[in-house]
Order: sequence, then structure tokens, then C-alpha cells
Amino acid sequence: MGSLPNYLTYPFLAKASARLYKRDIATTIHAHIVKSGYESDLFISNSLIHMYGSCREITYARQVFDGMPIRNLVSWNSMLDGHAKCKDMDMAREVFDLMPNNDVVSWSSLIDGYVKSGDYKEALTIFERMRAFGPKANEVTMVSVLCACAHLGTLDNGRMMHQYMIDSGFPLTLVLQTSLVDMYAKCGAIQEASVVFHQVKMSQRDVFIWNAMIGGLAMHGFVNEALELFTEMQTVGITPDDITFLCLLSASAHGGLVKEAWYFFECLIKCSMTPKSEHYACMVDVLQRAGQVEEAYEFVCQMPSGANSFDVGCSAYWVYEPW
DNA sequence: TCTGATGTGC
Repeated sequence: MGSLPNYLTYPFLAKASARLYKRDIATTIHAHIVKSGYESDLFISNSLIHMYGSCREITYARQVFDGMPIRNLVSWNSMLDGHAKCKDMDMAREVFDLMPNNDVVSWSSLIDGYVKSGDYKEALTIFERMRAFGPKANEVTMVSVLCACAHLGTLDNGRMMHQYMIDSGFPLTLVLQTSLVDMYAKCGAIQEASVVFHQVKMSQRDVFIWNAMIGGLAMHGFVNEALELFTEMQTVGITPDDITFLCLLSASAHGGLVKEAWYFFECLIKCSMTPKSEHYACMVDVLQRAGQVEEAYEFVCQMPSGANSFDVGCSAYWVYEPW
């Protein structure tokens, strides 16, 4: 009765499966494609490589890639990104060096792979090479580059990248502005982070950029300022998420602010969210640092078993056995 | 009409 899937259907299915991160669904879709005879379609094969790469099934991705009679840049880039997602940067680099040609996506995938693998210096080295010999960077490239600067804490470098973006006439999208706020905050330049944050129109700010700013303030001990922004974001209709509370709880833990921590934990519940193990870990941390060992113990006991994890376990251990 | 890279917490 229903219509059969055609060559336009499968790329969407593969993309959905890639996002779901489910290997069994991925192989099922692949089997359907083989049965329907669409395996030789370039778009469909590319979708399969991407799907397997996203599911971290790089061996299957490679099998599809090797079986293709014709490949294009998307095939190579998907293979490259698959290795990068698996944090196998040696293989990602090999693909990059082997591919017949490359574009901004190839370079961005490589740079982001190094960032996600924690090799921030190499990410910046590749970016310099890209500036010298490669295609023009775009928003996606710069997000990864700013992330590398943030983790290295090299403020001068970060400022240079910001200037480069202005000089190159990059449109400052919300994603880029969030990366800038995060970079300045992590580099300790909370004032510059604040300037970028306030340049974004109130109506355009989403939970990501609010979190970046609140987290930046909290990280540097400006808990009152973080609290003010937390109130403000709710006033303008942005609902805090679990990351927002993690920022605030972590700041309270570092500052030894027990009352504030309880307040944020209660807010979290009031926002009808379920605290995760990380939230519990922050609470245990703040209580035991304040010397409230029994309260911390009680808190751990109340914790639903679903939230139990190594994080909380470690914190709980501190409650019993301070080294 | 279909395919590839990006932002907030540890």
C-alpha cells in the first residue's frame, strides 16, 4: 500500500541514524539499501560513510568507501571526519594527505579533530597552514580555532583570531559570538567576554550564549554577577538547562558558597529538571568543603540510584576519608 | 527535492 523508499529517501534515513548514534539501526538501513540496489548511488554511499563515521563504526565506513566505483570530495571528507570523530588523528591526517583535493570542510574537519582530541597546538598549527596554503576559513573553522585558543588560555592568540575574523569580514553569527565569549572567559578576560555578550541583542541570545557568559563569570568567582545573569535570562524567557546549573553549582563549590549551592539546587528542581550525577557531585563537594560532613553524607543517601555514578562516588569517598 | 565540518558543563 505505502510507497517504497527511493534514492532520495535513504540519505535522510542515514542522517537520522547518524544523529541517533545507533549502530544496529545503521546496519539495518545499510541492509535495506543493499537489498534495494541503491548501493552504487554516490549520494547514498556518502550518506552511509557519514552514518558509520558518526556511529564510530569506522571499519564499515571504510568498507563502503573502498567499494565505491566513483568517489567525490564528500566521500573523502566523510571518511576524514569519521576518523577524526574516532579521535584517530593519525588516520584522519593520512586521509587528508591522500585525498586528491580538499576544501574548507576538509581543513575544518581536521582542525576540529585535533581540538576534540585535545591537541590544541596542532589544531592551531594546521590553521596557520590553512591560512598560508589552504582555502579561506569560515565560521565552522573559526569556532574550532577559538575553542583551541580557549583551552590553551592564550589570550593574545585569541584576540588575534578575533581581529582576523573582523578583518576578513566574517559575519558574527550567534555561534561565533558564543565561541568568542567562551574563549575570552577561559582566557581570563571576563571584561572582553562581557563586551561580546552584550553586543548580542537580548532577543537573539539563546541558552548556549547565556551559559557561556554565566559559566565564565562563575569560573572566575563572580558568583553574584553570575546569579544576576541567571535571574535576567529567566526574566527574558530563556529556560536554564542542566549546564546552566552545573556552572552555578560548580562556582558555588569553588567559592565555598553553601547557601547559594542549595538555592541553585532547589531552582533546578523547581525548573522541573532531574539533577544528574554531576549536580550531586557539586553539592557533596560544597558541603564537605564547608565541613558539613554529615549533611553531605545524608545528601548522598537521598540520591536516587539512577544518578549514582563515579563522580558522586569520588565525592562521597572524600566525605568519609579525607586524605 | 538527496551527501560532508561548528557554539555552553566536567
